[in-house]
Amino acid sequence: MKEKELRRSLAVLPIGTVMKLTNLTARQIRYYETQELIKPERSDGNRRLYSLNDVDRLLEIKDYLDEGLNMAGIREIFMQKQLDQEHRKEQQSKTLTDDDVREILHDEILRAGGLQGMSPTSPKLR
DNA sequence: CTTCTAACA
DNA sequence: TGTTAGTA
Repeated sequence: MKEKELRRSLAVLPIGTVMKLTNLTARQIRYYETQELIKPERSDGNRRLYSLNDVDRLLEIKDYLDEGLNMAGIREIFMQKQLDQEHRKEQQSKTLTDDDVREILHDEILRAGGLQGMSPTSPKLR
């Protein structure tokens, strides 16, 4: 699930391809960049290189524009989305995973069994 | 031929 | 946003 996100963020598409994929003009794509809505990679002789994520981002921008939002508004939405996912990752790092719970439960059972002696034929608890 | 920056009859 | 000029 990490390999896929890596490919998705690989910047390899020239602006011409992005134009066809998004139906946006080069002018618009470059303009949105000046508005901090996208940050294309730069390579070769200063040519812009976009990733599939950038394409999705541009598609979202087009939708928000249709909904009447301006560049600043869209930028705020992206920033908010960024904060949301950062918050989620932080929570996930502090939340007990299923494996953690299983391990804790296992230790508790060993302790109880150690005091009283468990039958070797007791059903496997994992 | 494609892309880039800058500028506007 | 479109378009065009002069480059790289």
